[in-house]
Formats: sequence, C-alpha cells, structure tokens
Amino acid sequence: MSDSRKTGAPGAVRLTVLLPLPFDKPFDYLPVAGASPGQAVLVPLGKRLVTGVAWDAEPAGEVPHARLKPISRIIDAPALPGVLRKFIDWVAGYTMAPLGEVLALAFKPALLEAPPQSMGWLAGEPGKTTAQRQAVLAVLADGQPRGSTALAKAAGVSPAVIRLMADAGLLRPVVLDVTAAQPDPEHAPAVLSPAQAAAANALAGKVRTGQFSANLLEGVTGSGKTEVYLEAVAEALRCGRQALILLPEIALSAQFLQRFETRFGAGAVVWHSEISPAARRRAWHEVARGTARVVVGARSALFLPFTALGLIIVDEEHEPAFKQEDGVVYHARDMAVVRARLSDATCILASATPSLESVVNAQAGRYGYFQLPQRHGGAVMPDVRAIDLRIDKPARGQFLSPVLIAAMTETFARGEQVMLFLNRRGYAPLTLCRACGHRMECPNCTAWLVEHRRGERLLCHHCGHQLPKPDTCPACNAAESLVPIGPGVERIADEAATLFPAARTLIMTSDAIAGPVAAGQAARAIEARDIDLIIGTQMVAKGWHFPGLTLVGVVDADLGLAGGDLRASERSVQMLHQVAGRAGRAEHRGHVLLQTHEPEHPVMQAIIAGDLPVFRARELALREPGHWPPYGRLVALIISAEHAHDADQAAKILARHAPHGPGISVLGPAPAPFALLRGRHRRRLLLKASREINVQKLLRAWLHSSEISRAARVDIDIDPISFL
DNA sequence: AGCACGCCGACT
DNA sequence: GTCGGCGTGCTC
Repeated sequence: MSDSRKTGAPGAVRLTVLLPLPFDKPFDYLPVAGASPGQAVLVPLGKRLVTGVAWDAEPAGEVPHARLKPISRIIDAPALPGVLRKFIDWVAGYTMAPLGEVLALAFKPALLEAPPQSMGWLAGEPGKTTAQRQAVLAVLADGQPRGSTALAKAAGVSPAVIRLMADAGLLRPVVLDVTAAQPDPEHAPAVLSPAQAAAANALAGKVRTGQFSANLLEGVTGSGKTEVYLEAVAEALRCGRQALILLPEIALSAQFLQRFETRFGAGAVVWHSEISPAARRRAWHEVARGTARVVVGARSALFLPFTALGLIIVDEEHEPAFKQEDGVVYHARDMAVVRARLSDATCILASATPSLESVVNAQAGRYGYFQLPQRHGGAVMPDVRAIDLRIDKPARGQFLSPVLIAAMTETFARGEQVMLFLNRRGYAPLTLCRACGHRMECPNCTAWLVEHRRGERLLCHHCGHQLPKPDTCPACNAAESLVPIGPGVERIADEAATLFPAARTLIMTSDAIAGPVAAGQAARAIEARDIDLIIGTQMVAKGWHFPGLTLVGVVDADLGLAGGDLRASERSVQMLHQVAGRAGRAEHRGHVLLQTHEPEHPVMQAIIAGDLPVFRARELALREPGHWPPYGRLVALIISAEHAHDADQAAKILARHAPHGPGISVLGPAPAPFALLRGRHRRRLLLKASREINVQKLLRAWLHSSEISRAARVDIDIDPISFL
C-alpha cells in the first residue's frame, strides 16, 4: 500500500481520522507528530472537539488543504490494533453500515480513560472480632489480598461485614495486581471420554498451528462440548494467545463462569452490555494490554482490542441471539469466523443443533468437523414422545393434557423436578371481546396486546405500549366481555397451581428473571431442589444443567411452526432439542412429552426419533432447488415511513429499479411481517442472489439509481434470519 | 451524533 | 414584535 504520509512528501500532509459517528468514511486532518494508525486522537469537528481514531485509509483529498483542521492532540490510551481496524473496515463493507458506526461498536471515548485501580483487602489492625470477622481474617491468613466481593464470598459473610471491618481499620486496602490470578491451563483438566479427547486433541492441534481455521463442533445436549472446547482454550493459553468465548445469552454466564473457574483456577474477563462502566473500562484496557487472557462475552466482545487473539469459540452457534438486529446489523457467528481469519486464529462453532449454514460449510470442507456422538457420564438421551392433542384433549379452557398431568404427578411422586416449556410470555397472547369479536391490538404495531397478570395490564411485546386491562370493550362498550384467548406461561402456572397446589413453582421468563444475578439465583434454587416445577419461555432452553430434572413438557410444540418463515422448522427443531436436552442429565433417564396437533410433522418426528441428520438432509433438500440459504444468499430491504403511502411509494420505486440477471431475483414488495412496527409502516423487498454475486456492490448501484423520498428510510439486512 | 440555520405559532 | 418548535444539512 503506497502511503504518502510515510514518504514525508510535501503537500501530502494529511492524516485520516475515523470518528465513532455515522459517517461512512474517515475525515482528513493536518497531522500531529506521533499520530500513527490506531492511535486515539482528539479532533475539531464543526464547533466541538470529538475523539476519533487515526485510520489507515489513504487521504481522500477531496477537502482542499486550506480547509483542513489540525488534530488537537493525541490521547494517551492504547491504540486500536491493526487487525481490529481491518475487522471494522470489513464489517462495514459487508453489512453496508456507515464505517464510523461500526467503529462505535469498538470504541467509545468513555473507554479510554485509565480504568480505576482494582482495590482489595489485607488484614489490618487488630480489633473487635466476631465469628464472621474471624472467618474473613481466616481467609486472608494466606497473605493474598482479595477484592470485597470475592472476600465476602470466600468467608461466607455479607459484604456489609467487609465494609464495617474496613471502616474499623481491621482491613487494610491494597491495590490488587490484576495479573496475579490468571487462568492456568494445567489447573484442573477434565477427564475426557475417548470421543471428547479425540476432538479436544484435534482442536488443540489447530490452535497450535497459529493459523486460521474454522471448525464445527457438534454434539447432542449433554455430550460435553464445553469440556472439549475448554481444552482448546487451554491450548491457546499455552501458546501465549488470548481466547474469546461468545455466549448467546448473558443469563447463562453465571453457571458458565463457575465452570470456567473450576477448570482454570481463575475467572475469565466478562464483557456484555450490562456490566458497570468501571468494569467495562477495566476489561477493555486489560484486553488491550493483553493481561486479559480469556474473555467470556456477548457478541459485542468481537470488537474488543485483542492484540494476540488465538481462539474464538461461538457456543450455541445456531442461536438467533447472535444476530444483532438494530444499529449495525451483523451476525456474530459469521463475524467471528472473519475475525478469526484476520487474526490467524482458530474459530470453533459449537452446537448440539448446528445451523444449516454451518452444516453445509462443514460438508463442503470449508470448516473442520468434529462430532461427539453420545451423552457422557452415563446419562442417556431422554425418551421423547408426542401427545396428540387431537386425541388427548386438555379439559375445556385448560392447556395441559391428561397424559402430561399424569406424567407430572408421577414425577413429583418420585421427588424429581418437572419443566414446562411454552415460548410465550404473559398470561394470554390475545384478548377478545366475546360480544363483538374485537381484538385488543397495539396502536403502533401489527400485533396483539398480551395480557400480563402483574398489574392486570395489556402490553405490546414489540414497542412496549401498555394499558390497564379495560373493564368494558373499547369497541362495543360491553361490560365483562373481554376474555383471554390462548396460554402464556403465567396462565400455565395458574393451571399447574390448581392441579399441584403443593408444587413449588418458578416462572423463568425475561420478565421474571432480569439479569445474570437473578438467573444465577434461580439456577441455585433449582439445583438445591427448592423448586419442583419450572415453567418458562425460551430462557429455559439454554445450556442449564439441572440434575434433578427428569420430565420436560412442551405445552405447544407447534407454536414455532406458524408463520411460514424460511427457518421456522429449523428453529423449532433447535429449540425443542435444546428444551428436551434439559431432561435427565444425571443418573435418571429423562422424559419429554410434546403436546402437538401434528405428531407426524417432520419436526416432531426428528425430535421423537432423535434423528437430526435425517431432518437436516430433508430441510437442505427443500432449500437447494430454489437457491435459498445456505445455498444462496438473501438480503432484506426494509422500507419504513411514518405514512403508509410514503413506504409504498418508496418500495414501488425500488422495485422498479430492481437488479436482474442470472442468479438474481427480487421478491416483493410486500408488507413486512410487522407491517406497522413502533408507529412506522414497513414494506419489504427480498433480494435472492447466488453465492458468487457481490451483493453489496449490487445494492449500492440499486440504491443509487433509486430516488427515494426523504420521508422513507431503507434499512438493509444482509443475511436476514428473522424476517421481522 | 450534535449543532446551526431557517421558517412558522403563542408569549413577555 | 421575539422565543422556540423541529425539518434539513453539514461536519475534514
């Protein structure tokens, strides 16, 4: 790359600076001594000073030299590594998001300040002691300082004890050396089955090459994938490189971090949207310094400034939660592979039910493939049966069939735990007027209002609109005529409470269990057998390990199949397999009962027979002829406007200029699945293109040639998965 | 993203 | 007569 900045040629004195703002390119500035690419800099922009990053791009030169402003100063902070800058460029190019907006995922001015030092405690002056205080001092007897939280936990006392002891001078504050407790690859290696060991060794070998590879690690729920990929993490540590473990859901991280610490003798650095600003800054700086050896995080952790990244794990790679749906629309699983490639790192995609994309990549030899065929530790796969709701009908107005109720009764009698799964929050998904048939709908969205028992409210799950449940029908004024239709988890909980008044029940939904702390508490309560019955939404499907759980009842196995989405079957199989996998993870065999109106449906058959490959082959055979993903590529164009007319108009103009040619087709315009969402009218066009077509280039030309009114906005979603 | 410019409604 | 609403446009 020719670089006029380095030649020192007169007249070429420009430095490009990328700002974390929605600009699609860096700006040119007059350079300042010592500013090299990656360096954080403060620059004037209009009337204000903003923080940006010196970028690698050639100066565009379109702004005349005389109008260039000088860089104000260099900021004393770690530079963004070159691979991260390349990754940001790549993501912006692929997703078609403005470059500066992608930078904003990696870099916020607030991150740059030196992180607060992490403080810990040592024993201080002698003084008044109590049993609790003695426990604290006993922990500190080894002379190792500990942070407040860790100390309280180790001593089994509340944090208040620590605070009072500190106030009384019984504890002495010291600066914690954050590098002290590092994960140790040799701390407690797991005992692996032969199949696990074979996969672990092969993956460790890939890590050792120090070259890029992408790998799919497939194993049924409970087969011990985590132990296997943690050995790859150990190998990355031995090679002196950093590792990143992406989890789809932070709620899961509590149980996972515990496992990590057991294996490596020290915790990993945590990164997700809900950590405190101080923890965020500390994590960012530790990653940049290289003292953070292993990061466990949400998808945004891909944008951390790793300097020696050697391994990326994407756990539960099939999870839709890896797709970022607003702002920069990207799929963290796909971007992880790119990040690994740019970093000469190994990428491992782990799942019991891999996405068809990954399966096809493995079949084509683009990804390495490793399989764990069985559950380990003697646990066997659960016995799965369908309950045909056309025959075994629940009582009128009820949702649990007699067969399921009988199985629950038996399970409780054995002192074991039951989980009921229904992927629907609230009490009832629809409220209907018995007198006139009026449906309670959201004024801002094409969606029903969901009744929630807490506060007797109706709320919209898409925009948050809510109102108290009215006493009379808003359409016909009939009194007492509004009735709940269909079940949500709250209604199932009511029904179960009537049937099993003695069962201690926990509702697990994002409403009831907000954040990792609550999730951790819930998990501990279940593990401690303080709970008999768990009723939950997809939150319960994730990687929980509850040894006492032996019966899983799926209240409505058909729910995910409605709507005709391209991936409806695939997602249903994944979710049902995950839910089923919660049953019987220890010595007792698990049982799974699927309530369905269509037991013969291939999705139900796949789960009942436990034969995912057959299902996959069938699903792939359905997609291949039409060049649907993963054989072709999709791009969704969502046209939205405040007024339906503007959205229609813009969609029509786009459709008129639609590209055509071999391997290209455009579907639509059609009302987007939620034609009205958050008060905006939406239309959708779908571009389907064969793999070898450069869709970004095609889209740029398309959008350029279409003159869209300012009243409408076009959002581009490359590789859409949800179709919302 | 911010911040200014700009052109139409109700206030000291 | 001015204060202020947020539409539109620009920032190296």
